[in-house]
Amino acid sequence: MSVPDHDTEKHGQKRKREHKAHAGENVHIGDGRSGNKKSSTTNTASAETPKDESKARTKKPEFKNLPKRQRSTDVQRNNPKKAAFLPNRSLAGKSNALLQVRQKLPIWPKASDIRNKLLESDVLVLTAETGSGRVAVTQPRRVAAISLARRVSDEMGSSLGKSPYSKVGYSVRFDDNVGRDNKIKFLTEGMLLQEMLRDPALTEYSCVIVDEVHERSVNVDLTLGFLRGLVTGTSDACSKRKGKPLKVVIMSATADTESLLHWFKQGYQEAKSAPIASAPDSVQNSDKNASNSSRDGEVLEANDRAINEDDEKMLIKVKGRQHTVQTIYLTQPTQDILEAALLRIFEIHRKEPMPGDILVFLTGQDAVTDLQRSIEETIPAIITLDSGLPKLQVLPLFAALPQAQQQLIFEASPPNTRKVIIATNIAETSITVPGVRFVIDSGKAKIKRYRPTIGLDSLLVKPITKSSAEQRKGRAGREAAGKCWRLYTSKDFETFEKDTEPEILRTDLSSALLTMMARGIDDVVGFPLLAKPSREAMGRALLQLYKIGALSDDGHINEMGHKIARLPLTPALGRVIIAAASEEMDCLMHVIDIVSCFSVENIFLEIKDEDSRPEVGEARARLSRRQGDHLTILAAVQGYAAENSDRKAWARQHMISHRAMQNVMDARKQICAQCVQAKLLSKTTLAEAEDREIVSENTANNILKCFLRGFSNNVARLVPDGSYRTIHGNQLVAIHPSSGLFGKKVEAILYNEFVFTNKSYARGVSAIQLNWLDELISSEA
DNA sequence: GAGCACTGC
Repeated sequence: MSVPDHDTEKHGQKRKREHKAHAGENVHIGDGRSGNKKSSTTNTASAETPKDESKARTKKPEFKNLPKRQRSTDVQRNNPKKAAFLPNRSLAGKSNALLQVRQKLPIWPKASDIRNKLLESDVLVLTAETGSGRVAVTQPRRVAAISLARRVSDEMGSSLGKSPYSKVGYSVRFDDNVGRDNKIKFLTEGMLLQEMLRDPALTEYSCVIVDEVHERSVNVDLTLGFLRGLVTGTSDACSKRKGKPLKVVIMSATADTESLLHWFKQGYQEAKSAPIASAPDSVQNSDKNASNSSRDGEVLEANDRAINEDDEKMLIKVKGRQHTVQTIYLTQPTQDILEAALLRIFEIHRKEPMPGDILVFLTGQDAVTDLQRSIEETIPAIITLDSGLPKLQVLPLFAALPQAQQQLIFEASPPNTRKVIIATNIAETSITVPGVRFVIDSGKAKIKRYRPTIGLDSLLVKPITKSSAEQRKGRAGREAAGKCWRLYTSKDFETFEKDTEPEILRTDLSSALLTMMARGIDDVVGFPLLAKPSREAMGRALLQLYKIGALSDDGHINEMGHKIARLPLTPALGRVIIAAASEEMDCLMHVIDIVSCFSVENIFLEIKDEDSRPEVGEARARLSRRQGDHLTILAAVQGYAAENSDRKAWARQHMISHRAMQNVMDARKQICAQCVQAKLLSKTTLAEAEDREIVSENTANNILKCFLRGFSNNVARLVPDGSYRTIHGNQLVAIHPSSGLFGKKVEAILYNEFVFTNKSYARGVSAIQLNWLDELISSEA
């Protein structure tokens, strides 16, 4: 769910870089928007940075002396005289203006209902259709957490973040803007899970609101599992809350509310049969049991109440505020989606009124560019037939599209022009395209699925789900009534699955299992999950964790596992970091550079034939390393980091994504900081690391040997017919054409990913020596 | 000869 209209423009990755700018802007929101900082004595309290705090307070003793509750904007609304010397008149005005908007939201009449139900029950499932506004705490994406925090902060007449008296803050990766006085903290699910490492009982919170549950990311499923344990009293961590109750609100656009409730009730039922959480093998046993038994009666009573509670008392439904969208199906199925889309686009263009842009959902980048070409080729013929038609502007939209081109969809089109946006799934959740009244839905999307038996991801075109189809259709009704053409029959629609399969059922579980174990879950198989992965997938992940040394022989997490879990990386990449920090390998700074790249999007931009300048080819060639992609990436990061005058120009010159590189730099800084904290890296090494020497042959080998530690499954050897086959499983793999080793024959390869698209590809590939594998085995023995 | 979309103190 999201806040209405203008604030819901989740611009996706393009806004990543703006976080800091926005955070800064919001610290100064009071004076920035009113434009009268000097003349006003009333707006400084929240406008000052923390170092000016004392100054701000001495200026306004009358404010400081007010009872804290009266500093709220309610006072400003109810008592204009007092409001005169309260901070941020502009914020109050903004809050008042927003209040009128809020009162029109579909959720507004339900406010007291929500409060009452929360008094009666500790669990509340709230379902609301997209378009009804509400407050949330956890969000699946960073941009959403930040923009919602800003919006709610405005509604409350507060400033945002760290400044004194701010009621709202947010915490996302690379950007922590949480103040001591914050009453509401917006954060990503990943961040909440990360907080649970040091505070598994979430003692900081009395209420956790989980938004966008219908998206069913791995992180949301894990979050719900931990919350169920805390709220029913089955979690070992419960005693740490010292009887402080926890309220949980679950918000979802489409999730199956009955099964959500049933799952929570099942937790209460289990808690009833085993009220005291299983004793951990720690020294805190006695202390824990004491505080637990003191709560037994209370917990049991609450659990009984929850089990017997009428479902209706734990559930609220809010009607949406979408405009109506008419659905039009094909009467006959089509074999050629692109042809069908092309016909529909021109039909809409001829028959439907202006304004009204068209949004087309296709499967991938190829299909998007193909359709774009077809439209542009067809335009001249259409204009010859009807010269009076408005113009058509075709805009592609997919994640890998450069920043500036993605931005075009937000710009006003020239007069008398209709936009046609041809998009992948990015427009379904991540980016809201404005101005759309007509949607064309291919009914297909690419879905990534992990195959545990062969340790391979596949990325294949599949029919979408009913909820996905509804989401796509809804994109036509955000601003006015619209129409949605589905390029499939209504009979086809009925064959679609209801909801998209939860990510946890189609992903490598090693990261999720390590997340559980590091937060005190001994029995990962018994951990409450809304969807249970197969035993095979669990087994494969446990074996994988054992192979990298994160588990001891008895299957419990060991010290290495705890170290790996603290790093914001996959377990495999975390293991590589640990290996690189060893005295023997001694290449941590280099490895951090490479790992940082693997943890963000592709840094290399595609060099297109038509615009390729010879100097770009040469610049790229200078970065290229014969050992393969790992060392080439290292050369790119080092080259970028060493550029002190104009990194953007350097990136352009090498056809490397400046935005991706900024993310790499952020990740690198974060990983370095964590390595210092984990004592894997000394501060002096970190400080000296800026003068990077040329990577010697020996260091290069050590770097690859470190990667072998985390990726020993991802090795293939050259076989006599010239192809590569994996060491484990003898699977055929081809080197991906994006790799520097594409077309080369070496003894053996080590790769970062193994993905099946139209065949099995290894991506992020380097050459290794087979005898390194023997070294690896003997050093482990 | 090729890249659905997210995310992490």
